[in-house]
Amino acid sequence: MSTGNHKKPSPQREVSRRTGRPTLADVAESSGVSPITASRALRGIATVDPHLVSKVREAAATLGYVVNPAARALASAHSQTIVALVPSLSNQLFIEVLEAIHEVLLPQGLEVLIGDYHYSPDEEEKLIRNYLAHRPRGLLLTGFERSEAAQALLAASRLPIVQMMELANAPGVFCVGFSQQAAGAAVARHLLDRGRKRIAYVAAQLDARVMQRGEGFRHALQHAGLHDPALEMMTPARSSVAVGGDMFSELITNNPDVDGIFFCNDDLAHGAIFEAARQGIRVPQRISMVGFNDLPISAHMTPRLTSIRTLRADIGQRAATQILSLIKHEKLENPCVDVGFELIVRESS
Amino acid sequence: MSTGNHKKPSPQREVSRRTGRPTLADVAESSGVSPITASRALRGIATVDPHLVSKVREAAATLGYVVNPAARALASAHSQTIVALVPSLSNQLFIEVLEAIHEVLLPQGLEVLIGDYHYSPDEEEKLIRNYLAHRPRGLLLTGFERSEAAQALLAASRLPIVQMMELANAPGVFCVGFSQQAAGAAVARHLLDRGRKRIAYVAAQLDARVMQRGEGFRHALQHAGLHDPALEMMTPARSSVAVGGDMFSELITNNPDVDGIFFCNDDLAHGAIFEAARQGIRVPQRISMVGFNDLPISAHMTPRLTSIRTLRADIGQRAATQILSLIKHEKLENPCVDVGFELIVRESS
DNA sequence: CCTCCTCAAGACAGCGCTATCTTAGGCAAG
DNA sequence: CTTGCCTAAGATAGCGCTGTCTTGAGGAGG
Repeated sequence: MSTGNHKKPSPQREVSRRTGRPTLADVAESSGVSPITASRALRGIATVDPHLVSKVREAAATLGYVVNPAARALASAHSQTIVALVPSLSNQLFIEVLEAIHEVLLPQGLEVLIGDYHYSPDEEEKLIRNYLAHRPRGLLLTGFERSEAAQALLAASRLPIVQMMELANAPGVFCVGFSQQAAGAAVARHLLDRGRKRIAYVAAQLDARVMQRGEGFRHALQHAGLHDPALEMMTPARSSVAVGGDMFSELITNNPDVDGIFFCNDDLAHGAIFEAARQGIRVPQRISMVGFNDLPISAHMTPRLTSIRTLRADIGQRAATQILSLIKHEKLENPCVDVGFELIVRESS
Repeated sequence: MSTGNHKKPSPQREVSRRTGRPTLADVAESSGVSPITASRALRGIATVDPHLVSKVREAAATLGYVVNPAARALASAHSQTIVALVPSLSNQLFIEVLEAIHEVLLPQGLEVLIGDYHYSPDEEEKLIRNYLAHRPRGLLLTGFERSEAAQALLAASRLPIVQMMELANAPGVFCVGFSQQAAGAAVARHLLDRGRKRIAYVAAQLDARVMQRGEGFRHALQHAGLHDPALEMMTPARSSVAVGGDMFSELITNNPDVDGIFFCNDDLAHGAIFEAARQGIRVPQRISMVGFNDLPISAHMTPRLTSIRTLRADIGQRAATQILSLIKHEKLENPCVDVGFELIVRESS
């Protein structure tokens, strides 16, 4: 029933024509103020009479008005979005980080754009390029390693960035994480404390953090004079329970005297524990095993797995809080938050 | 080196002023065509001279132009976004579905807005309300149950919707999944085939799908005259390995004669297997156990877990393909795709 | 009583695109 | 050679908001 609309808007608009959704103009009209005032009222800008604010809010609720994010982003030159990039969604670890991020940011009216770059710097760069077009308010990234082009894009964007999982103390860098080296070293000391002499490092999915763990572990063993490079087993293959079992078999076949193993993550350790049971190799009697991340299942298997508990939820929560502060141009008392880690000693060692 | 073209834009714009990013106008200028032609060229609209298209593409690449999604969405009244809602991100199951969805949609230039509603219909409704404001091209939802308000919002949006995980054959409904009832029944038949007589169903996180599985399972047992309601153990608690162990302990204490258990998912079964080992209860000799979903670890534990393999990647991939067809207004040969399931028999039964 | 100041509310313009209409050529038919 | 039709390219307008300037009313000060 629309008449030719031309210059003036249609005389009676129940609801805007293009999308069938109410617009700010509808809210303004039905609450008897101008659109700008309605906009300000809904955004909580202080200069609006509280009485008008409640009128506008009511009208919006009645109409079921929800701001059009595209229009808002276009007019204000930035969206209400935070980009969060992780190297993998298959790893429970990052899911927990993302959940914590959501918990902090969604109540603030921000949206989280999740990107999974499958451990590929090229994919990460592409995601950054595409997501920057959304004019996000800030980015939460995993680790510090990325392509030069990606770094250039990020620098040019001048957006707040918080990097997660690792630590660095360069000026102007914001991060939330823990020292992967220190965690690796803690595992080494634990195995040494247990009297182990032939201690191996088994790793897959060799990202920067896995390498850092190995580094800390190696240094601690070297310090004790018990480092044997032949006992470092690494594969770029994606980490999995199956790979853990296979790597364990190979290791123990070639080095029957191994009496302690640090797995770069729990998946591998799970596979090894299952395989050891199948081969009749007693854990921890013959071999102590330690995992990394302390996934939920680790506390329940037989033997229960010793692991480094990483505070994923903490990391997500604090990184999100940091980015919020940066958006509000608040001073951060600590640009680089160390959430630490915890060695959870269980039956497997 | 452009001169002021007519009203009064800045005399020389290297790059647009507001955001520091190149705009379509920049691309148009540097390739010597009008902005509309540039727009059409970049969108692959056929009416543009191929020669011009490549000129525009080159200019865009040189400038590092990426379309402003907000402006595009505002002008065209819809975004390049597909909303995907899942009840939980903590469950590996849904992660695999989402990854498959990404794999199909990202190459098409679509973005995926992920929402996790934590099994709460209220949260789901809120997500739908907020995400509809983005004017997505379509929605991928989990299951059929949702609040009336949510259903009304969806209906009013007139957007393509594909529902995942379950099946229904109502007209105008698009779905990709499998029969949860049939899967439950298959497990029951398997346990009956193994000669089990006292067969229990242990379930947590009682969503619609868990109940459907239980229903199929129960009917099959009733059919065999071996259904005992006392052997159904359900808790609304979130499913976990720990809960599985606890429920198993309680079940076996109260019903020492149980000789077969169907767990509504693998997590619970894992916990039960670990707990049984600890209690010296032999699986499958004394009790057969069957899980659901066939998570990766199930194939590796001791005993290896019999489970229903669900084709998560298939579901995601096909649901995404369906929504693509719907967007393009293509006829779907099959509005309701049954991807089936597979009983993987292993040591635990 | 008038001026100056403050501040809430509104007018105005424009963000960067695309839908739609219009125009300019090119070509076949008469 | 004209007419009409087609197609490719451009002109125009406007999506729904918000940044910024302007207005006007009320209060303080001389």
